[in-house]
Amino acid sequence: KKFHCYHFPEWAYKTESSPGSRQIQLWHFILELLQKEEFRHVIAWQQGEYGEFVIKDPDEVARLWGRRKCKPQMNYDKLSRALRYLLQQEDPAQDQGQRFTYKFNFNKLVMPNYPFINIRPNGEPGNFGNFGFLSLLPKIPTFSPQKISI
DNA sequence: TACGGAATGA
DNA sequence: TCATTCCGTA
Repeated sequence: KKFHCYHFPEWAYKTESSPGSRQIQLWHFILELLQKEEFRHVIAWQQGEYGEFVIKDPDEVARLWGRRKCKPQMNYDKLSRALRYLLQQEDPAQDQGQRFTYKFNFNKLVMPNYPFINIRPNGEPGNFGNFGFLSLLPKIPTFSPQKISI
């Protein structure tokens, strides 16, 4: 059985603030999915709260994440553990919301990686409240799937 | 099923 | 550091 996954070159996600890992980071991957219409049935922004999104198809998100990281054994149990670490990291006191609903402050995540993007507080028109920064993020290159035996 | 500690990896 | 893996607990 072949496991199809994507391999990305190191430079694709090279950032200043992550000296150890040069791999794609989970928050970036989540953002990528959220930006694309085709994944609207898998993961989508929640109306209202800033930075809040729902995972509608946990298994599919895990599958896509595993494919991207070349981790055939990835599942939602492991993915959600990583998400919980992210939530703790930015707001330890955050209420665990509804099932499959997460709220990230993407400003805080984007800022250290892309300091050239001007950031203002939430709620003001024409700023991050509308996720205008998404168009400023580096475009993620696409590659042909790499076939890996398992 | 979801949470989170602990060990380990790259 | 940021996940990944495993697993005990509720």
